[in-house]
Amino acid sequence: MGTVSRVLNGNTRVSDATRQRVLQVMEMLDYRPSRLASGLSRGRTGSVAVLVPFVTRPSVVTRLAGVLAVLTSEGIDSVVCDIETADQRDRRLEALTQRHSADGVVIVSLPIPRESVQRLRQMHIPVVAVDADIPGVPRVLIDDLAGGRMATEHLLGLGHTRIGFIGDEREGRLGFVSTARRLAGYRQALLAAGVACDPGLIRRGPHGAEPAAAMAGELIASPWPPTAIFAASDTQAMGVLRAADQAGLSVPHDLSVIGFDDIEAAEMLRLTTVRQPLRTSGVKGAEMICAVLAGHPRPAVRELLPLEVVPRASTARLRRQRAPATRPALTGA
Amino acid sequence: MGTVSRVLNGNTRVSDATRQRVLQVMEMLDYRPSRLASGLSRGRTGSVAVLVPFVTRPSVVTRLAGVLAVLTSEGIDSVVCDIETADQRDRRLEALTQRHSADGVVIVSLPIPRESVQRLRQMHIPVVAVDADIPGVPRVLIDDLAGGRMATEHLLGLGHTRIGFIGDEREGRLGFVSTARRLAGYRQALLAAGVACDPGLIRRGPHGAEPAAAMAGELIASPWPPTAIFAASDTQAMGVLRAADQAGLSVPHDLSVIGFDDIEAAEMLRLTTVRQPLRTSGVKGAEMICAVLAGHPRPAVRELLPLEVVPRASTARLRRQRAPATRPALTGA
DNA sequence: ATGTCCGATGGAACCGGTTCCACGCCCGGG
DNA sequence: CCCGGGCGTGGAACCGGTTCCATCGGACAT
Repeated sequence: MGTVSRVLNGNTRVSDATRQRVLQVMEMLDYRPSRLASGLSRGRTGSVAVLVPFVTRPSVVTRLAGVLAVLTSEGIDSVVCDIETADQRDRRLEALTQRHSADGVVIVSLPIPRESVQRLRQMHIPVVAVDADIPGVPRVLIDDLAGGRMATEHLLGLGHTRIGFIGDEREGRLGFVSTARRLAGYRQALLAAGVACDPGLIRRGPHGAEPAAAMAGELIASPWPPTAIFAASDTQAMGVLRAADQAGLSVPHDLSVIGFDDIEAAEMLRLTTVRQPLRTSGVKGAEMICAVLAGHPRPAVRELLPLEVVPRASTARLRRQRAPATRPALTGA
Repeated sequence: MGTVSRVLNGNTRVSDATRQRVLQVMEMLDYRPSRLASGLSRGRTGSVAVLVPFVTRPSVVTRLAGVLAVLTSEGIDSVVCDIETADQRDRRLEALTQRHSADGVVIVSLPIPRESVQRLRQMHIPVVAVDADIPGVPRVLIDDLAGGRMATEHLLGLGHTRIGFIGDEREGRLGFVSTARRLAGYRQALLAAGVACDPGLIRRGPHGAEPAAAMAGELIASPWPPTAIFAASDTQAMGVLRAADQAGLSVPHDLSVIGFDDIEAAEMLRLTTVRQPLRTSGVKGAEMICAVLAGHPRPAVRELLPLEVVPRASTARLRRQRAPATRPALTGA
């Protein structure tokens, strides 16, 4: 009945006596309203879908935590979808076009086909993106290009010129582009410093510490190895640290390593890194979707979050410049 | 209309011609069924709530990933709730008693008050637990006591007798008990080996690598320091490694360290640890809830997952046994 | 040829709130 | 004293599928 509904929702237009009576009866019957019924008549589900790739990655889960915190505090259910393949992604996006699937969608670190965005827009399902540059969608991200530059400039500033780069492979299954942009920043910085860019110092492969360690091992073992390595993520930087250790190189004495993201483990490992506000990105994204759901028809803003080099113990000034020739000699011994 | 519903759901009792016609019309109208309406009349939401504490912890998120994978493949939405305080937990559990909130609940690594379980049972909402020993609830967990013993025995087997213990504080905000049980296992193993248990070697504090590092630093700096440390989680073991490094101790030469869980980073750090099947635990929990939802009224099984010591490079045989007296002498020098 | 049975189909009640609308009551102004 | 207005309340339509039930038609057996 109408009055009960009024009691349940706002306190609009109900006499205090009636309210008390209704509440008392609800208490007696141990009555609990049905979210489905409420949602159906109201046309909203009270939930938001959160699409994240590889949920176990520290950077992703930190963003996710930020999203969850905000949505929870707003009383919105978070339907988390872990995406590991393009197929899964498309299937999930398709499912979201079903009516009353979710009131909104938060996309985290995931490139989305343009037509999928169109579909969602047609269904009037608001979308925001975190760490994904999706045109026409409110989004919060970082300037990967600048980040790549900053990391490289940090190493250049320490006197390094043979700087290796380790990042994700060009064609990840999901088409991430941040590695490419950080690499571009790396190239820009080298160019600006007048340092030649040796393609042999660039390695790209599957994400993860293990593959990164393998690639770093190759660089280290090469005839003219780098004195510093820029890893496109902290996870990969961890692999580089491991490779250095295994090769008997001391960090930062023999090799400087800089990562990207500033995940929790970075601090523990004393890893110099380019910090990006991971949790904040999730918080902002969630706040955006909440704003849209609350009826503020926000324009498709594109907010850039600040980056910052956090110097720790994994980078140091290049030791006494040696002639490149000495190194092969040592290796040959 | 009835026929449309039949086409949407099972292929029961619809002539092929009609089905085609219906499908064609649906196509034309770009019709998408409403999950809410379907759910309402059917009495199910098609979603399961997943309660996880501190979602950013590697062990937790790995379990969560297992849960998500199964639920997704079953076409069930996962409503993830990050729980950080007892208050949040209770609020969330209360919300779940609302009708049509979720078809089931998966509790991960979270102790739950008995009465909350009762409430959910009353509402006929099935519950399963992962890494939480909740009486009367189907659950999958490990034998923390045995795990503590195994870790300690590994160190004892390497000749260590002064073995430190570092774990979570007694009264975490959420009342975890695994540290206590692992500590009990540690004591059992020492007792069985006839090694005296020095309370001064036991430190408990807030979870996290940082506090663990601080505690380990204390142990290391003590007059009669341990030669090995058992950390109740890999995260804490990372802190121990850091403390050792900072104290100039080489692992495992000067100090052996064993962790617990075998999170991803453990392998990279070459950390010896007690492996528990994290992802599998999530998978099993999700499978359990699916079985119950599918109508198999499972008894409250209590499945124990296997544990295994994974020897890596952070533990080694105790160096030449020195008389305990020598150490204070050295320190005094 | 006719009765019977089964499978396909349309209709209607129902899931459980929300919201609009109309009605009745009370109060104040004319 | 009567009338208008506004607030509080009950009623009913509605959100959009699901499911049960009755009906209808065709095939098969007698």
